[in-house]
Amino acid sequence: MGKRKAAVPDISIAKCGYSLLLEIIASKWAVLAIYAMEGGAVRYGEFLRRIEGISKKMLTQTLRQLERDGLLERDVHDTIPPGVEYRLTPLGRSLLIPLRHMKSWAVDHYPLVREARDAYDKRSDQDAGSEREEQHSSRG
Amino acid sequence: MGKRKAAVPDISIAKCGYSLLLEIIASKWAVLAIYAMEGGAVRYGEFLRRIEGISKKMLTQTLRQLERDGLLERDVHDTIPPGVEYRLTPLGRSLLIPLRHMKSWAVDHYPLVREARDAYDKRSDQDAGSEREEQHSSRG
DNA sequence: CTGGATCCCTATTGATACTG
DNA sequence: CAGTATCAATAGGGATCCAG
Repeated sequence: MGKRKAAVPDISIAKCGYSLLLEIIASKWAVLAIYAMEGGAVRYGEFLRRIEGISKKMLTQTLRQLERDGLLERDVHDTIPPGVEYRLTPLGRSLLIPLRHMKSWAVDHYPLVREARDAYDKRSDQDAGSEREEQHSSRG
Repeated sequence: MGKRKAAVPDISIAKCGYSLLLEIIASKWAVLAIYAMEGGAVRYGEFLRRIEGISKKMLTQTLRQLERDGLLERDVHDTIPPGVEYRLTPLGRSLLIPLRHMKSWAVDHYPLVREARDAYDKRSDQDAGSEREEQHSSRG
């Protein structure tokens, strides 16, 4: 086993587990769509109403991708008017578990992130302003 | 508390924990950059070499955002040539934990996803081909 | 009601060149 | 080596119309 360059374990992280992950839930819509199905089957129009800001195009595209990846299944009811239900497959459900950890992290640490942002922005403000003046921002 | 429509717990999932999360690690580069720093401090050029496909522009932008969110800190060494090291803050490190769960999920389930994709694509192939012929694909 | 197809615009991103 | 500025290409995403 050639072990000459032991300093850097991986010279390229393009093919790591995270890349696989990102290949699956690349878009934010995918995550939100999965979240929408957490409680059970969801209909097309329901997605549209619950996921604020999503367009039909993006919704269809997202659902198709998730279906292709085996994360959800489509139930088509041949009624009039037609009804289509989307539900998570066992594979899709299994993704919910790590996803919930991420969500918990976000909820728990978001205040810290906001603080950091605030501090960073204030600092940048000072840096920019220090060139011509000292400070004049009174908005806390 | 108006509890008239109890059927749908949340009519809009645009402001949920996942949205907060996506606000922080929206881009795939952010995840890969964090991963790159898992083992310790990383220098600018090192990111460029290890994260295949990233451009200087995207790298800078990503690092800036992560710094702003308090996930990493910049160490500037005033030497010649200048050296800048990036390392995860405790906050950034705390994100590694749920992130590893996601990575594990991806690694564990990727084969299933590939199977699903394969099956889906084959199915689509048949659907498209069945219009003019039955089947002629001998490539397994 | 579901969702495919089209047009179109804007934001994201990559390549290059330049500075400290 | 680290980072910025500019420009051009691309595709992500929205609005609309149409069909099953």
